[in-house]
Amino acid sequence: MNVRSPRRVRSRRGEGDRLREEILNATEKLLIATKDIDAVSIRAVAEAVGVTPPSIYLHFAHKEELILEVCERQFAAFDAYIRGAAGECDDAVECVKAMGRSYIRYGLEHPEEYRFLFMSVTPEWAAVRVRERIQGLSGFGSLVTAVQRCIDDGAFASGDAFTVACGLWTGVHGITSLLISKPFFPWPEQEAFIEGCLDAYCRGL
Amino acid sequence: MNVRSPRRVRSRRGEGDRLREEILNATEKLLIATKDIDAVSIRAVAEAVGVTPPSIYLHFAHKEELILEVCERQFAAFDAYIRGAAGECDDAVECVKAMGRSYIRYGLEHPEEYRFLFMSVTPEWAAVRVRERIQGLSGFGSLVTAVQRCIDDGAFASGDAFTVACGLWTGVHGITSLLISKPFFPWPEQEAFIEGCLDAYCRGL
DNA sequence: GCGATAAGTTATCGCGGTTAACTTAGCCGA
DNA sequence: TCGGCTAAGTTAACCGCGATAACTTATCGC
Repeated sequence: MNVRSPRRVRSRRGEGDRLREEILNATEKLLIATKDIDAVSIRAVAEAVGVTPPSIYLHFAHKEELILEVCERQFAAFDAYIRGAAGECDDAVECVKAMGRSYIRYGLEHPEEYRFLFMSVTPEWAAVRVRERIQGLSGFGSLVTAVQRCIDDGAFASGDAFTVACGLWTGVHGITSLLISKPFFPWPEQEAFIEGCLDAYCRGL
Repeated sequence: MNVRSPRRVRSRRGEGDRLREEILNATEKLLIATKDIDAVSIRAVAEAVGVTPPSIYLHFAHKEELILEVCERQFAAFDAYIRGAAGECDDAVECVKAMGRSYIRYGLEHPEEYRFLFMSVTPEWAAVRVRERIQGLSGFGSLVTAVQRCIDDGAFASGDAFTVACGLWTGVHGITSLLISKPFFPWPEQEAFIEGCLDAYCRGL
């Protein structure tokens, strides 16, 4: 019957960017709802917005650009989450551990988003933007600061705070990503395992 | 002109499995040659073997099954690589570090394969097979053994060797996978960074 | 009211995985 | 030796995907 899906009203002149926003929102919603990046097709997004597929290309060069932009929004959400957890501690080492804990928790609670942000290989053309996003994360900055405090307090051996922060990042990323990608592995009891790893990492530094 | 690609000779009766082997070999070759999992399409594999696409489905239920089987071969190669490095050390802690080092090196030298083995979310239907593969890795067994030796020697605090091994695994995986997925990040100088992380991990245990 | 142009749509391409239905070669028993 | 069963493929096609070229339509400024 070719029942036209309820077309949305066309934007006024000069308000073309409204569609852009709607596309981004719809894509984000779809990603979260389906929990499956493969379900997020240009056609599905267009359908959700109430527009035809080619219209997407008026606002995004290609699919990956659209996804990347959604991804950048997720970075912000992620960052806010981490920062929230990091604020409530006075001991520097505790602060580092708290950030690690919340990093892992975020990943486990938002596996699809985490997968997208940190587990997929970033294409060449997006490298600069993604690097800037990661470096711009106030969470990462806070981590470096917290590590520096640990070093100053003598809790960590002296060394470069940035390097140490990178090591901690890879550490929590390893836990998060393997728990996401291989959930069926006979992991030790999760909470204790995570605490044990965080303790060991911090003790060794 | 529809020049028939040089068709391979049809297998004799009862020798149907020869095609299966040829498909697996071609897929593996393609994966290694193109270094791009997306380039490995059913059609490309069929072309490489000299057969039509539907023939693939005589031997594999779907594409992922084919890929999984190639993946299982890669597990064996990976395992051999790790074991090779682990054999040549007497000190238990050095042995653990050596395994970590070679784990990371393998990943960095075979990023596409590593991505496939450890960075992609294993689908439900493959979970059992993949879990068995990982647990069956003699490399993992060797790691647990080495960790146990460290504990017995008093180099590591007492604890469950399997749990500790899991922690070490997530640690080296974190380094490997982030270096692969975010190569543009301003990482510290690689070799020193890796050594530093390995040292810290072992010191903390 | 009229033309320029922003904001879309229609129609179509080529590629991917996958399936149903057909063909062909070789072995086995009468 | 000949007929048929069946293993080992092929042909033709479907559907969904990302993407593009060419067309339409509504709105704004003059």
